[in-house]
Amino acid sequence: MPELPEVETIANGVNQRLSGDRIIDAWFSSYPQPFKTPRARQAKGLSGRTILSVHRTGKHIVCELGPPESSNASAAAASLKSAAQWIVHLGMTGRLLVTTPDDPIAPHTHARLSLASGRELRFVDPRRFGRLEFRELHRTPAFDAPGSEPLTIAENEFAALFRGRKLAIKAALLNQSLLAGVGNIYADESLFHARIRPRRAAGRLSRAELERLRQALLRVLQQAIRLGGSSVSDYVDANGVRGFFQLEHCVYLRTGEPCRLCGTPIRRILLAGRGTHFCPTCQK
DNA sequence: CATTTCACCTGGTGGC
DNA sequence: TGCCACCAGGTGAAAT
Repeated sequence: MPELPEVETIANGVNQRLSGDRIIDAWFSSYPQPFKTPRARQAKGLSGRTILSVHRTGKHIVCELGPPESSNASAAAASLKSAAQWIVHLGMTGRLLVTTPDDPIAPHTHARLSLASGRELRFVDPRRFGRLEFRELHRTPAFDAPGSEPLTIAENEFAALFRGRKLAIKAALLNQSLLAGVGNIYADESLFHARIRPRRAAGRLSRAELERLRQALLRVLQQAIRLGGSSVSDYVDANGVRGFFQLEHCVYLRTGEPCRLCGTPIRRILLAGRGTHFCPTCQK
């Protein structure tokens, strides 16, 4: 489900609705997969903290949390307590939803945070590829995604990412330690708009092609954010609202359908283990 | 080190 | 209606 535009939409929605609210209690499912931090430590760490703000880094949602406020803590213990972060990665099918306590519990709900306002923040993830992590900032450094942000990267820095690399440009776009946040949809769509074939070796693209790609990626991501992301099957934001960028897709999941520019049927190949869609006429 | 492949999961779809 | 193969927004460990 979630690449940069979807994650940005969800993070913004949660930020607007939950900033200033306080976590009273946390419940986690018994499946171990989603928990990068053991769930007992996560539940204990989250309780009593105020949600200061929520933002996106790469494909991660980062909740900035204040120090815990508990009624029976001594002044000395409180002074040692520090700010913290709750980091949510949605994997393929993860959702973060703001609900009321009496909303029905969706199947595959793995986390429920009850809030001082009476609402709940829920994490739902059927395939369990998502990950939840808790960091106390006096013990662990603040979260930082390894790759560059595609929305702000400069021309020179972008070109340098791919220099000397033999792998396919599509595979390079998906590598999160190069660019953070690009996934299968926006890799295919940006390569189409840049008129570059996904199998081309990343290090063999000309300077002009790389700049076309950077600008295409930027425009595609910005427009997708404006439209609330792509809802391919069941993606919804924190308010349960679908995105509309799937209506703008030119190649992704359009195998056999005519290219919007030239009418040639869109082709699908397997690259880096992912379905890869392109126009054999428009992309060179 | 760079690159490729595969395992991790459930659910939806379409063919027979 | 059922069964089966295949496909799906991602990543990180293991193999090459």
